Amino acid sequence: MTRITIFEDNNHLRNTLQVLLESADGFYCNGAYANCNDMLELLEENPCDIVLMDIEMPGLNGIEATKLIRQHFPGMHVLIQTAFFDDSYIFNAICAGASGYILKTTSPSGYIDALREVESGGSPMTPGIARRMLELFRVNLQPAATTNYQLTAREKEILQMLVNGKSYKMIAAESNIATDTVKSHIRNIYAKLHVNSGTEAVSKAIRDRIV
Amino acid sequence: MTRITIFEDNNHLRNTLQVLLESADGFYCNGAYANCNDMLELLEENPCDIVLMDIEMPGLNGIEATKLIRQHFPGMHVLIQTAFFDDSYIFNAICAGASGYILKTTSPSGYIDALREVESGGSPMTPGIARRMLELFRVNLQPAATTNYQLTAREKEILQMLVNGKSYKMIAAESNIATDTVKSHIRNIYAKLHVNSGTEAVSKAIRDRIV
DNA sequence: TTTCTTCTCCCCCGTTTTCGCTATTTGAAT
DNA sequence: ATTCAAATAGCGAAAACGGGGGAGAAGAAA
Repeated sequence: MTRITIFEDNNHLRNTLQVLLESADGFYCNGAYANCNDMLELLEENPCDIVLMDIEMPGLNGIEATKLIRQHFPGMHVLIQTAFFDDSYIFNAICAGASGYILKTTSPSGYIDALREVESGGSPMTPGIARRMLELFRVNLQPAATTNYQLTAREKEILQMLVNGKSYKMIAAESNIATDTVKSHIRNIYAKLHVNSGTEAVSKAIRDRIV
Repeated sequence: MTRITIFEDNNHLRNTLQVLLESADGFYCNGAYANCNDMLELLEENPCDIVLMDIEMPGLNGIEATKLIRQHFPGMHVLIQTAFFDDSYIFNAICAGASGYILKTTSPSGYIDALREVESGGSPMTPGIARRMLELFRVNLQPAATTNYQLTAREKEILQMLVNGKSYKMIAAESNIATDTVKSHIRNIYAKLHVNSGTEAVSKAIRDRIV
């Protein structure tokens, strides 16, 4: 039997889920709580295999709770369920160590399927969530390369030093050129990047992965 | 009717999929090819809504093909199907712009479900693949987050604006405070971040994901 | 009540940066 | 041989920034 513990503040949904689990083959609900206040103690005394976790809850939210669970019980899986479709939720839930992410609009049989998938080492995910995750993945990891600012090697060097927080003087010293030359280069860099301050240039350089 | 084009080098599977699509409500297979050699021309003459793409193929592989499709036909979706469970495949397929990723062990009805999900804007994914993707996400994106600079909410706001390239004056105007106040905040931010210039602060803020 | 933090604002002063414009040298390409 | 891009360097003025100090109001915490 796979032991499931529920954390969900909506009484009706929590009860529904509990009943659903009792009626499902191979699952057993060994706890259903409205908040995560004594979560670690509860799970310590009464461990489970999968935690079904809501995100929006009074007190400790589901994402922080997930982090704690993963820290204290590395073998325990957390299946996130939420009503909302929010990128920062998705992002943070993933980083917190969730094993799956489903919407509350999922059907009862969908819940059971999802739990079975988690049990067998998969990560069930509502396809709409999966789409958002793919986009997040692309946005955050893609080597960019689309934008080409035509910076020369020297300009990239100097931009790099600017990103590292060096002043004109320091750049000049390290590169063995006059500060006025650094000034010239930086002027050209700004023009190519279409910015007009060091902070903007640094921001763009990092975001567009020029450095 | 949703138009599907298949690229799959295994003759048996390709024919099976074609038959499956013909028998499914709402789908129509308008092409099934064993390789991607003349892919762009074929899709140009005979466009479709979703491409069902194998990864392992002689000649142009499915990932490179996906990139090309996304470049030339941005509205076209690509659903990847593969026999293998390889991290670099998953990673590259996502970056190439795939709209979903399923294993060939998927059942016929699973294929149809997946295509419907793609059509309605989701990204179907075999749960095992999703698990690998979550791990890739965590490994690649989770930076540290250990560092806590104890910035107040106001300070984070102002740091955010600094990162966006705003000058003291602009920040003051947008926040309805005096520029001297902005200066005070920034002074405090610099102290907490242990930096002493805007460029350094921006660099640190982005790298440590404060913003 | 007192203390502490946060947010707000002000002063002074020196440094740094940004933006004009100009100009020489060098090496590569035509 | 000429043209061109890139790197180098300079000057001057206006604007922005950084560091030092102090200080009041609001609100939370002790």
